[in-house]
Formats: sequence, structure tokens, C-alpha cells
Amino acid sequence: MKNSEILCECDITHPESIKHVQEEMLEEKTIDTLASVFQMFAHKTRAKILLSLATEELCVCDIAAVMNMTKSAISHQLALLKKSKLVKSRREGKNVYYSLDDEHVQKIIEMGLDHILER
Amino acid sequence: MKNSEILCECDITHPESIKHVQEEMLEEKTIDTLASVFQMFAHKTRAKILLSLATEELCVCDIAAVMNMTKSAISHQLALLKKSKLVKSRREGKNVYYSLDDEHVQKIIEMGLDHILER
DNA sequence: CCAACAGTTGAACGATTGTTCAATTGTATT
DNA sequence: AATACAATTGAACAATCGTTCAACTGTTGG
Repeated sequence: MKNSEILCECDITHPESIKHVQEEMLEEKTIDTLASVFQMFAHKTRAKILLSLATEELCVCDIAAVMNMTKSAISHQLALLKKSKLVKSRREGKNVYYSLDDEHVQKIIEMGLDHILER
Repeated sequence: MKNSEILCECDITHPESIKHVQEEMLEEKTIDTLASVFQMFAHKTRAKILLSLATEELCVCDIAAVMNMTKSAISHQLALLKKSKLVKSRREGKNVYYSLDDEHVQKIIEMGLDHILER
């Protein structure tokens, strides 16, 4: 590798640590997916949707009312949550009901709460 | 509340559900903090920094080398991670060593991995 | 005291993201 | 068939975010 390609612009101080960490590192693709899952929890609107659905199954209209936002805004976010397999939906007549699709969702939120409340 | 203030623009279909969910809902401020913690895991760069530090304590220079990024970029992200109390630092001579500040970090990452790997 | 290097910081730029708006789909009711 | 309402979708705009760049602080060694 040419020196010009190295961006860290520093004398490598602990080559053995760098090697060790790189060996343990997950694949780039896995890290991307991991980050995109956490991104679902990383915005006020989506976090509140997930918290709402942790209480009970709700239709889009109900979620919009709970949050006092437009159905459109909620629907866009639900589509992202569904893409990440965090929520699932079922249609019943004119309504589409959403619920959590994974027991991990609750646990991830609990871990997050533990972190912020524990000090 | 005036009708013009209601953004959801729909006939409320399940008033009892809405009430129930609103009663169970966390405070706005708590949700903001929760979202900001998850935001730390929600970007490739920061996720990779956290994964690196899960292996061992590292100085800024080492992290920059592992990720092939500038020290400046890494330092900015480390400042955010520190603000969220996910990492801590200690100076030793010219180097500043960073490590995870919380056993929750590992568990949160594990939960995220469980979610993406389990299907 | 000065040079060298590790790390930090603020401003700026480009990229990404969230909401709005308007149009559209799907379902039930008359 | 026509109307009404729930929900979805795409485009566009504003806001947020991540990296770069340049200047700076802190520490060590000559």
C-alpha cells in the first residue's frame, strides 16, 4: 500500500493492537447492517413509534394521533421500520395494524434505558 | 385543543388505545436521550470504533489506523461517544487511550447482531 | 526553549435524512 | 359506480450530520 493511501497520518504506535483489532473486526457489510438497525432507534419519531407498539398493536391513524403527526410522516417511518424487520403489519379492512416483529426490540430499548438511567 | 392543531388529520379510530399508549409513554426528554444514545451506534464509523474498543483499549492514532481515517475525523466521533458516556479516556504521555465506559455497550451490540443474524 | 508528534477544535462543505405536499392505491359503504 | 376514508408513495425542501481542513493545545525529548 502506498503511503499516500494511509489517511491516519501518524506513526503507528501499537502495531500489534491494530493487527489484533483488525482480526477481531466484523465484516464491513455486517457493520453497515448493524448500524442501519440502530438507526431505526436513533430518531425521536421512530423511537416513539417503537415504544408505542411495545404497549400494543396500533393502526397508522392511532400512531399519528398519539404523536400528533401526519399519517404520511408516520407511514414513511413505518416503511423504514418494516424494511429493518422491526415491525410487521396486517390489514383489517381499511386499517393497517402495526406491531413489533421481534422480541429483540424490547430488549434493545431496555438496554438503552439502562444505560441512560444508571447514573 | 383546536382542530387545526391536530395534525393526524383522521377520524380517531381507537380512542382507548391512544389513551392507553399515551399513559404508558416515556417522557419526551427521556425519548430524546434514548434516541441520541442509539444514534451513537447508528453510523458505520462510530459502530466500528465501538467494536474496536470492545476488543481492547486503543489510542486515537491506533483507531485511525484501524479504520484508515484521519485522526481528526476519529477525534470528532470519540467526542460524541464520550458525551454519551459510551467511552472513557485517559492520557498517558502524548497518547490518549480510549475504552468502553459501560458493560451495556457490548450487550446492545450483541442484541443488534442477534436481530440481524437470526433470520 | 524549540521541534516534533498526539490529539482537539471550529468552520465549512457536501451528503444524508425527515417532513410536507400532492397524487395515488386499497377497501368498505351507499 | 361513486364516495369516503385509511394508508402509501415520490418529489422537494429544510434541517441535520460527517468529514475535511487549518489552526490550535498538550506533552515529550533534544
